[in-house]
Amino acid sequence: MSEQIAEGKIDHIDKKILEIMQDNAKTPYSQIASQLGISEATVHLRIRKLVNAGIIKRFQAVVDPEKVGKRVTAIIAVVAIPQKYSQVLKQLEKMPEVYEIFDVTGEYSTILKVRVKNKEELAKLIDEIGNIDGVENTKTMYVLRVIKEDTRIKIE
Amino acid sequence: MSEQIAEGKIDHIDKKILEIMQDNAKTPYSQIASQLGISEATVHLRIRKLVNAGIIKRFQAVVDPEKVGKRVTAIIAVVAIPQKYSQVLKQLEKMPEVYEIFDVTGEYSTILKVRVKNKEELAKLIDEIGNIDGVENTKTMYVLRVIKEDTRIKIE
DNA sequence: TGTGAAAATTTCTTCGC
DNA sequence: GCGAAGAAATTTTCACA
Repeated sequence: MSEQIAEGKIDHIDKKILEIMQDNAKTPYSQIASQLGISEATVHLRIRKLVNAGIIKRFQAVVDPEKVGKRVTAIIAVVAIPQKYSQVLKQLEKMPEVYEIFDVTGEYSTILKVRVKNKEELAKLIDEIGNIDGVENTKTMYVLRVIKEDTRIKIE
Repeated sequence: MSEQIAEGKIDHIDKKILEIMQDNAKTPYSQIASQLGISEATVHLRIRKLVNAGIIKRFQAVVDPEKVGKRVTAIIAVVAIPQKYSQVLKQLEKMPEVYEIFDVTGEYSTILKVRVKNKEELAKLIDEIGNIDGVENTKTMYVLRVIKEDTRIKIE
């Protein structure tokens, strides 16, 4: 049995591999190998380790939301009654329109990122969230323009 | 008539392929083919079309931010002076710690998602953003817990 | 436009260092 | 833990329905 990679125990080579694979997960191992001056087998081994260690969570085709009909994005700040907070989170988590849920400090309990087809669906969703038992109030920030949205983690 | 896929012109097969490839971009075409009752060549053709149409933006290894040392996430709401707003956006866009920038309606001009190593770096970043010429004030919501963070678009 | 099978590449495994 | 070379599998191409 080979050892798992401990927290933060990734070296310079691993970092380069992560950078390349975040940009294009279909980059041939041969290309990575020659670029980094190592063998293909090593590339394969390293990538397998990164996956096993959970550093690479999965390989994903990144889809353009607008091109598949999700034309509206919004950020919704939610205030919940503390006693019912965990129930509220469970309800929110189940909603397919809710893509991100963050428990935050400050005047709001939670910040959500939601995606829907159009304004009508957003209105419906805001209603739905407002009607969850335990939700005190919500504040919707409609996204007019996406200036930047990058899911690739910068590796230092 | 052979043509590119027009906006929203994707059929049931394409949708299934998108779902599968968002979950695991390394799924063998042979498996997709047998699952959908089509040939491998057709799977390949469809995927190429989806990429060419920009519906699939890229194939990406999804990295766990915490496992590579990005232990702190925060949502920052920014109010900017209207006259200097576009300059402010340009400055924000250049910052590597800033992963998402949304132009929004409401009392704030912009909502940011940022990722850094620790609280000290967050404090430094908030200072930096506050000092951008044109930024009136900022409000930071420190993320205590990530309840959900899914980048896979639901295909209806 | 979709198919089936061959051709070209890529990925994976084994073995020796 | 790494590299080289062969084995296995996948992706790509092509002629044809």
